[in-house]
Amino acid sequence: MTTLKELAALLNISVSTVSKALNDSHEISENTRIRVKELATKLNYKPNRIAQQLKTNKTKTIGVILPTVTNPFFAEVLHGIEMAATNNDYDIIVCLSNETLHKEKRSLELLSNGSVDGFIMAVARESQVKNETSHIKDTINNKLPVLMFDRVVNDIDCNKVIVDDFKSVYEATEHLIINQHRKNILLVSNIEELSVGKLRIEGYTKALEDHNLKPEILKLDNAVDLDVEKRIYNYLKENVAIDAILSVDHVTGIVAINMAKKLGRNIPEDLSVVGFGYEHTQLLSSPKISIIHQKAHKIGEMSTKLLIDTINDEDLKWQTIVVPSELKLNESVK
Amino acid sequence: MTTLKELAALLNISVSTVSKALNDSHEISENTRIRVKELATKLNYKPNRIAQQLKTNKTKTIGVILPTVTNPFFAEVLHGIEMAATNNDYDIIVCLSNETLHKEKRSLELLSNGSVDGFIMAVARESQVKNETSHIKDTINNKLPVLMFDRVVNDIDCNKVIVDDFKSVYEATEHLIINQHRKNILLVSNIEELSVGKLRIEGYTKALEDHNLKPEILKLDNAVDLDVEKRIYNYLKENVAIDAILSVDHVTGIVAINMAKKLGRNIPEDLSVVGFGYEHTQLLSSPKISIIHQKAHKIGEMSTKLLIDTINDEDLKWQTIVVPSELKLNESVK
DNA sequence: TTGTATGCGTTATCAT
DNA sequence: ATGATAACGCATACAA
Repeated sequence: MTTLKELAALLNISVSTVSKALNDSHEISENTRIRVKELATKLNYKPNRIAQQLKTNKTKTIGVILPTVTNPFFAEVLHGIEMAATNNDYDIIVCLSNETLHKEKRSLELLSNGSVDGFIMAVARESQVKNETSHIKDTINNKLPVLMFDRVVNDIDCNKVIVDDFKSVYEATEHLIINQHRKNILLVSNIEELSVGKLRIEGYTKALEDHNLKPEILKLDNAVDLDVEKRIYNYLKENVAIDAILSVDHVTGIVAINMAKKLGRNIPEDLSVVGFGYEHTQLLSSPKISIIHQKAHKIGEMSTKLLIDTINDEDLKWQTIVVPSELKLNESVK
Repeated sequence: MTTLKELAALLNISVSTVSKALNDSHEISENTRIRVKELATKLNYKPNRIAQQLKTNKTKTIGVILPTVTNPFFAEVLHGIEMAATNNDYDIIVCLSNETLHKEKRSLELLSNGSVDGFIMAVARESQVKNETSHIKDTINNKLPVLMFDRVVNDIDCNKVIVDDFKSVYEATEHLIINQHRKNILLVSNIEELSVGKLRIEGYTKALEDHNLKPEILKLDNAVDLDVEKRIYNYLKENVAIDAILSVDHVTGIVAINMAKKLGRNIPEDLSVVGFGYEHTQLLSSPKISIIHQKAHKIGEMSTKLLIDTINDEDLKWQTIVVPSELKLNESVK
């Protein structure tokens, strides 16, 4: 890699002159500036980022710690983060906690050595279940700003970007009750240990209570694939009164549709199905599932912008941004 | 952040002594080593990574450039990359090209300033279609090793990790012909402009020719969601003789199953469906789609290991690793 | 207008 | 066993 020193030697001028010329300092003559720039272009000079980082004590890099990236929600959030980061001349270092506490902790500690200017993270399942979050507090005390999205820790004071989990599910449930006249709405969940899962279940429960209906919940507690199918199938088979299904994750809704069809139910006439979903979810189901569409991309973008603002303005007050979800109905439902 | 200098000042010894003590140099007395380490632990000292990078001229960081991460294949590859990188004490900086040439080029150039020790990439759709790859060659000439996976550029000499696209589709097609006695096999594709799409189509075509059957291909050229459904539906409706569908991407196979069911076809009795798929693909279809399972996670892992080997051994010869796929049949198919 | 000197935090070489 | 010094590549305050 070409360095300032090399350029200086070739041009028989000092390193600082070269540096200033390249940075368009007004104290450099037109003539030398041009000479320097020409040679720089010719030799494809690029300022060494590491040296700049050491000098300025800014990395222009964000640490992104995700529980997983095979879940389409997090993949889409990552997409949003990457776009916003790029637009603001930031890089992202991505770590995956695989939902484990120790990996999350390790990533946070490893990058807290000057590698990044701040973190965007969604808390790992294990950390949330064990309510073990001291590593996150340590990071913040270490003067590294942390922004949490989606899965957040309530008693940590920091920037947050969350989804209106309670509200969106409450409203979707009300929609089923009021507009579609459903009375036996089953909630299916395989994320009931997560903060978001709890909130969604609460939204559903509250809506049913408000309309004097009885909650009915099938908890799959993170079961594996085939089990999911079987358990939903059996449940539907034995509970024929069910006229609507509300899935609080992004996969059991589609499975429910497939199982209901297998049992000969007519969708959406006899049975309404609502799930959480993302960009391509609806393409994969037939008939189309209605989805609560989380603006995952937007969550990523807003998280990034907010974190960068915080990095650049130390005494900016923490805030919590709620990104509203959108209920996208199956077209054939009126 | 605590620095060596601060530790030295507090202990009234020199910076170099502190450095040596922390690095377990044998020329430091037991006594001071312990004192130094105790204080370091107490103050939570961590060597500044940026300074180390500047000193050693190694970043221990890999640049990962992906076309997208919402495609589950790339998400799973990323997962594999991240795991292998972590196991080897490497970080990854992730950039998404969004399938565009200019973003891919920009990412490559931006990170070629000392930010990373090498690259792992899958070529963007646009770059591949326009066959514009000089930016990649430039990077390699710049002494930064590049490893390409999945979508590769043939006339660039570098490490490659690829899937046996031709072979896996050839064999899947033969399976349909020989074991399932299918004669009218439709190939559905929405990735025919990609190198992998071309290879898969060739594998299919060759298999049909070898068995004296007529190829029948539905090219969707990257159509949008609703269009995909409609076109597959119409095609199946008008071509009742079709007794097998081979999808060369990870989504049209599931759509085909749904459309075929809508048309009253019996799967797998009257119609076999094979697609490409990943971890959760089969859960989303009913009846289960048969899939050509690409070992995406393994591709990511092997790519990372190979790149790190190359980084650490300059004159290691380039190699091309083929990661075989596995045909996972629908259980009900014998 | 150009050049010299210093420092970012670390490690390595060479004194003491 | 410990310390002084230089160097990585860059930016900048200060001389000239």
